[in-house]
Amino acid sequence: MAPQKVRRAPRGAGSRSTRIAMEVRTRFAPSPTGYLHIGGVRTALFNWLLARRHGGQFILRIDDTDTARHVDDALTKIFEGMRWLGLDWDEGPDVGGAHGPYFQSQRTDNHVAAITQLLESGKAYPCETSTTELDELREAAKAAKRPFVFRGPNRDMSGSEALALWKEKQCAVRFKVPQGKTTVLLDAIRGAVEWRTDMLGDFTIARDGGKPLYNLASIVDDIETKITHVVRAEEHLSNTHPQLLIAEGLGAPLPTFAHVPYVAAPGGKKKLSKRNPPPGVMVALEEYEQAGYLPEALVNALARLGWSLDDHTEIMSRQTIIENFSLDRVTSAPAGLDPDKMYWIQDQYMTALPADEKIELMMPFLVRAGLVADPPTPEQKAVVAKIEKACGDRLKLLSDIIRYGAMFLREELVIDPKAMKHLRKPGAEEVLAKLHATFATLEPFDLATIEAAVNDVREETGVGGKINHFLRASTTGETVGPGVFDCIEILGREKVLKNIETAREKIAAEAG
RNA sequence: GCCCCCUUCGUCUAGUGGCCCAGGACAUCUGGUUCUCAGCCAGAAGAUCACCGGUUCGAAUCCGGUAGGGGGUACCA
Repeated sequence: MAPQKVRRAPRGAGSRSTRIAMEVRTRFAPSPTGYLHIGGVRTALFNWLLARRHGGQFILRIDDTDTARHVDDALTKIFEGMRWLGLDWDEGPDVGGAHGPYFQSQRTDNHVAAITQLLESGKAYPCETSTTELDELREAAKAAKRPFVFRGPNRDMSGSEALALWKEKQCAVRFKVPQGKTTVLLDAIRGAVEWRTDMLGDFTIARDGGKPLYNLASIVDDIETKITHVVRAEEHLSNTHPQLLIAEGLGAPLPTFAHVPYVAAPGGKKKLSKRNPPPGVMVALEEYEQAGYLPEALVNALARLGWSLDDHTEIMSRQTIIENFSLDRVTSAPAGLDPDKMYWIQDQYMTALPADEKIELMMPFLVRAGLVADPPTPEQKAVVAKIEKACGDRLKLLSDIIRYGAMFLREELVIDPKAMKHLRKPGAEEVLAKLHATFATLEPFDLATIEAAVNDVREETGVGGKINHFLRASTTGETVGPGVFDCIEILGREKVLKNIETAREKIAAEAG
């Protein structure tokens, strides 16, 4: 009789409301590599959302077992990135908690205790087979086109013998994989996944010298920190088989597992990597911050990458996402990062952001660009407020304030080559002279009066609509920007007159 | 090689046997608004649901196989 294939529960079949009744504890366990990968951040977000959805705890653990160098700096990156995105953790290296320590490297005693328990109960055995011998066996199996399934010679040792031998030799330890059995994982995203234990060799859980290996450490930590839902990247799916066997060997209750697909590079199915990202694609979280993305926008965008609320909702507040998040609506196929859509989502959030908050967030970008003082003077603040208002929807990223603000904030006029092209057109010089004369005495120097005055000059000179181009190019040095009359008003009479003069000199210099 | 996972418009997705000759969004294209840009409004185009076979009155949805992509096969994490 063929085993009934277990299907995923229908979407939304309960977990959205009451399926998970017990306490939920999730974790994010990054390695301190020096940056937060955007795909890893999404995994962190899903864990965080699940915990918040069910009023549970989100734990930050640092999987630092093989990185001794520069951990401090990498740690700072992790903390700062998570905090910036608003993914707060209830237990972790810096805040502590009842199940610490939260550095994997500091849990070695727990791992060794688990190894000892497995040895003692006859679930594992010390193995002295050398790596060179193993390599030969592997090669031989490959040559014979047989799968390589290794079982060590000490496999049938008694628990006490095994323990004694290991204490004496501190050699590698292998898990004694039971034979003829099938392991079934009920993955919250993928449904039932089965493995036959006969396909799995006796994997090592400690290397020669006694150092615990990842598969052992990972599941032991999850068990001991009382993690209820292990939500992690799909590359760990294969690791789950040995981890399940270890948990079973330890007699420990199992967490629920959910394997989320990897994040692919835009337009493809290739995994997004930091090593060779496609041009213009940002992989590290900090790049998004530096580019001027809003944390709320990024949360929304990342949530939509592999998860959906329904068949039409794209823009959702953090609260809405929390209230509706469930693993059964996470896709099982990899999702390519879509920079265009992220940008669009960012646009939606920027548009909705109140002006004063936007200004507050944009100011540091101007400070870093050297366009305002640190701290900005009251005058500069006032100008920036005017710029923001005039720019309106044109500000998509916080950093856009640099692009649009420079023409108002810098002292000297800088004329873009495209703007210069306008100024070289016949009649420009003459019109500018007229405008200069008009502006010099214009009272009051405000939007309505400026506009009316420019209209008069246009009719007087008969240049038509081109006058706006001349005006924009000569006063801002740009061809794009906010409405030209807004620009004039923001610049103020003094600067407008000065800039027009500068522009005329340039024109004359080129002509002469 | 062997094991496991994945496969719906260019992209993110909806879809769990009839409501789907497949819906939404981004991107694209066209028209309108406009001093530029960005917007905004209106519209268009875009998917033989990877492929082949089966079950069924009926399949994107269930079953089998094939192909392609990904992960694992470490005394890495």
